[in-house]
Amino acid sequence: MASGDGAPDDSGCHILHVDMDAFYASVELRDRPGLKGSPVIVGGRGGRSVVLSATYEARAFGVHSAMPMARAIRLCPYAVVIPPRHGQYAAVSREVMAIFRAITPQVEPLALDEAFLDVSGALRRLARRPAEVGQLIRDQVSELGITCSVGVATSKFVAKLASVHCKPDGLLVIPADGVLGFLHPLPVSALWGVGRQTGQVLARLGLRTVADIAHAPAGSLERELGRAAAAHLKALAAGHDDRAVVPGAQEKSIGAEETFASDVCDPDLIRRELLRLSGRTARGLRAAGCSARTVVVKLRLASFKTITRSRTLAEPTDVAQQIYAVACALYAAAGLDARARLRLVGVRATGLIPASAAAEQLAFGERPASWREAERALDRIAGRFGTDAVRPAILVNGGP
DNA sequence: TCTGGGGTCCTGCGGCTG
DNA sequence: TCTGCAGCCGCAGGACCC
Repeated sequence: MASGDGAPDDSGCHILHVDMDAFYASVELRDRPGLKGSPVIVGGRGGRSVVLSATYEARAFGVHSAMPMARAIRLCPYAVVIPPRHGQYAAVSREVMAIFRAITPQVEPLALDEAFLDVSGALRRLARRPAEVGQLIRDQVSELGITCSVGVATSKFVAKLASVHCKPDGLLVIPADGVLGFLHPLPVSALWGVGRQTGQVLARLGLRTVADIAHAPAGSLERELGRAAAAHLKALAAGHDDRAVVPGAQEKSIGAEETFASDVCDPDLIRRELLRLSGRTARGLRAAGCSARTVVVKLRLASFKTITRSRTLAEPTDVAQQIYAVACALYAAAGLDARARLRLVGVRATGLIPASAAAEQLAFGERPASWREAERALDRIAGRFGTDAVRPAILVNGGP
């Protein structure tokens, strides 16, 4: 392995993982240069909000993303807290993705701030080596006023670990013959699919490093983790990952959820929230050109116990009124105690099919054309005047 | 320590069907 | 007609990722 400064053997390393450094915070700093060098945290200020992103100055105090904001402020009381501007991050993300796509069409975005690139075609066209393409991307991204880290390897999994390893503002090539040397000393938590729970199981088995997993008997892993997870970890620990970069992968579900500022037990309030979330979900479906066959309602109790209930429809839909009706039925069927306090409700649509295919299916049945046309008209108004410009009457006088 | 919001994937169970 | 079985699908829950 080698840094971009040397001359690493990057032959065959056609996969790049590009990851923006502290993306949301970097965008904020770019737009407010006076804050450069200060600890900055992006996130809500509400009692239940969490850290979305933090500058490296804030991270030095132990702050990290997904940490409860109250705790982050205790750790770093002088941090500047900035409420998130998701629209701005999405706009910068589009610029970044455009840079990637100008290099290669083989771009698989993972989130707003990271993507896999397969540059095998671009190497021939640009007559450059993989590490040089990685550096070219870093140079072009830096012109947007933010930095990124690039991992260069023969597989997605190793490229991603490499980009994490060289953060911030770095480039790391893992040559084909250096994969095991790079992977094996890493802790098991570096592997995809190893979180807190799996990490505890592995620790119980005495497995702490990737090398331990590579040498562990498959049988004991299978007994503890199940066949699929065991095979997955064994393959990764051996450096095997043959997944291709898939541009424009279709999403499998679309949904919305909301945590209440304080726990709620009033069923009317919960149904109002279900209506709002059904509307957001249906708008998401229409924006993606999809209809959904299954509606899932998620209810999280004050105790943090989470209940989900789902129902598959006779015909796919992208209509909020239909989703809302099912969501209410599922909420009622969950049979919660009248005193049960909820901290979160969510609505999700799965079993997605293209809206055009759904329209063909609906042609044989009764078509809820009036609601669909009405909601499409609302989409057009929202597109011009914002999503708050028009909403159901029940939601007009203050929400839950 | 007191846990957001958007997702994906896997497992286990039960019902249905051939 | 009944039984056993396999395969599929729907459903619920959990773990994980960014």
